[in-house]
Amino acid sequence: LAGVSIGTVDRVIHQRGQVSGDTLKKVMKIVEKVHFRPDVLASTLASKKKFRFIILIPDCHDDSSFWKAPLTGMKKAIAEISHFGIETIYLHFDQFDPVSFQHQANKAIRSKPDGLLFAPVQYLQSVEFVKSCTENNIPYVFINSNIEELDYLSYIGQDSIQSGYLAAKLMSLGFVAGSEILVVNISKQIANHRHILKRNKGFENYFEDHPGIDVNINTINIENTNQEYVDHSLGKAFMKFKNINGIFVPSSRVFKVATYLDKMKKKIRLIGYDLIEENIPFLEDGTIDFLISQKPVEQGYFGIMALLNHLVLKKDGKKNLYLPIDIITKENLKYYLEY
Amino acid sequence: LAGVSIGTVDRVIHQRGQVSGDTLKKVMKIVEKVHFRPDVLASTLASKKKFRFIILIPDCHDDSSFWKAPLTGMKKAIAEISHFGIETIYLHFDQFDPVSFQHQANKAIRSKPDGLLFAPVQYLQSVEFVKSCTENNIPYVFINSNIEELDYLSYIGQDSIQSGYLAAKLMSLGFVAGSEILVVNISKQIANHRHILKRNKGFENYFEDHPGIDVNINTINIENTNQEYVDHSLGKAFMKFKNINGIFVPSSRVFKVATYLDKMKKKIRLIGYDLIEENIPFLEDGTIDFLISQKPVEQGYFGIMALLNHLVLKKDGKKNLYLPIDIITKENLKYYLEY
DNA sequence: CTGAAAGCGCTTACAG
DNA sequence: CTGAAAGCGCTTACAG
Repeated sequence: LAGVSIGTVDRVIHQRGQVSGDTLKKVMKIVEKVHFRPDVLASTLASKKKFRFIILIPDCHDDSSFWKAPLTGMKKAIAEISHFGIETIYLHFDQFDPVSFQHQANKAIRSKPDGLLFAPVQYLQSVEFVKSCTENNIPYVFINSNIEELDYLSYIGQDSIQSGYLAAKLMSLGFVAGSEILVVNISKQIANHRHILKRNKGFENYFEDHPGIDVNINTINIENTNQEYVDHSLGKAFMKFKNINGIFVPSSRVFKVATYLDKMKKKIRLIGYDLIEENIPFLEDGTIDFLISQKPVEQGYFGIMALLNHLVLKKDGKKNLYLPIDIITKENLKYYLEY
Repeated sequence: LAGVSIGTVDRVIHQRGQVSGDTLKKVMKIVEKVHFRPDVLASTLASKKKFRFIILIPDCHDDSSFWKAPLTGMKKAIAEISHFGIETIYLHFDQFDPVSFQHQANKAIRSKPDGLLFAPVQYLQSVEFVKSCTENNIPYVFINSNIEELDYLSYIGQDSIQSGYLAAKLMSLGFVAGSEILVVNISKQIANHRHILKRNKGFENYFEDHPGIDVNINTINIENTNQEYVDHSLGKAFMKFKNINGIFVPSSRVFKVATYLDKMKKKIRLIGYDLIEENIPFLEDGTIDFLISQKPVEQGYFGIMALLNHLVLKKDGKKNLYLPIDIITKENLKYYLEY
């Protein structure tokens, strides 16, 4: 249409330069007019370019199996897009160990990936790492946790504050006046785990917004995650607060509290996070009443897709993808597991 | 590797015949050995074949806007796979009118589609229609409702019985003894809408399984969906049952009951189905406590993908895809809307 | 700055 | 029954 060769059209489409101003304008005009979009199939077939994605997330075998799920979602996505010729490298780190993180982060940079999928769970270390990504021109997608002030390509995860707010609503359903609630933070690094703090905040906000609900909230921090220590700490709390009608655990480690309650034969409303395998039996037997789910599989899936869209298909989606906050009970558990 | 031409390899890969037994075996052996899988990209690029999908679902502008959502999901899927050269034709029918359905169903057959995405909401008519699909060799995917005994390619939707069961659990949270519950079926064709009956069943099952909960369930059927008639019927019910503490509406028409309750300034626990626009303001203002969602967008999305996988990519997924039963409240509404 | 040519991994007539 | 050739819509050197 423009009276130029297909090679020239290719140069303007991909802004590879070496085109005279006149030709450039002429071609661009026609591209606009006929809404020309290059065929992705033909393009990736002809292009010899291979992409390398690096996935930098916590270990799947620490004291909670949470990180298995995002991995499942990533593998699903990678299988679907296998024909685009993408190489993926997984790098896992200990989420409580900055040294382990830095080691893997350096590896990531050295492999010169085209894109990075990254869970920035350690705040300070993540900020530092991301600097060298920017220096090396490596675009990165955040999943699970967000650091708003950085220049990430996309964030995929939950609104943590709102999830705590929801938990409070579920906690308060049919509650009797004068009830006491125990909030149990179980984490080695509570100050560094910002999303846990946000969940606490949301939980408290709810009761501030609903002063009519007559409850008393007591919070304890358990900084050692092993079961004996948790049992001991809970025992002390029950001595101190006599009238506990509900427990909120703002992390996937709710199964540790469930283990204690089961042992003590206490039936108290219990709400926690995440459909990890350790929590399932307690949801089934009624020890845990509600689990709030972060859609971890989708986090992984859409994380990979965000990289694909940016690097391969050249079309970006939403910058922040807030996933729905799923409520899981004994009664709807089954189909969340199968899906 | 087999010492034959690429044309011959193509013949055995796609079982197009015209290959001698010896060559066939030789090639198949090597295909196995090297795990040869034809490149989908190159394949669809070279193939001039275009696919035609027909989408046969109810109108989006009847007395509930439910069917907009699956349409959204379908369009999302179609946009993603646009490079595969697929033509889509939408045929809508009035879900309460068998004649309208048959008219569109005939059109569907006449357009000789390669695949059909279909919501079999009218039981008898659907069974009849599907027969001619089979005669014409048209594979079909069910969404939203299932007819188990037919030979569908895939079903994508919810376990209706279990969703009613879950609704009952939510209804009973913190309920006082001696409560009365009203179940309100609003449908012109309750007997033909099997999934509504299944939801009723599940709801009742829960209380049978939990005899400790002291409630009384009363069911009314409202066969005319206009608001005045609904108001009138509810008025009568409230005269008859004095102690109603909860209302369950096993369909998206829960907003009609909410409208009545608002008008009468009654605050009663209200549970219904589907995040349709008519229900949203009532969830926000607290008139509706819980909505059970069927993931309608996903129904449409995965419906299209099931056809793509079967016809284009030649790899089938699960036959029955039961979607999770989402619980939606005022507090987690926002991110279900955005997602 | 521009065009012609080869090639990506397939499919599809066509000739024998 | 089998192979050679053209072509799908691009990208990528290469020559000028």
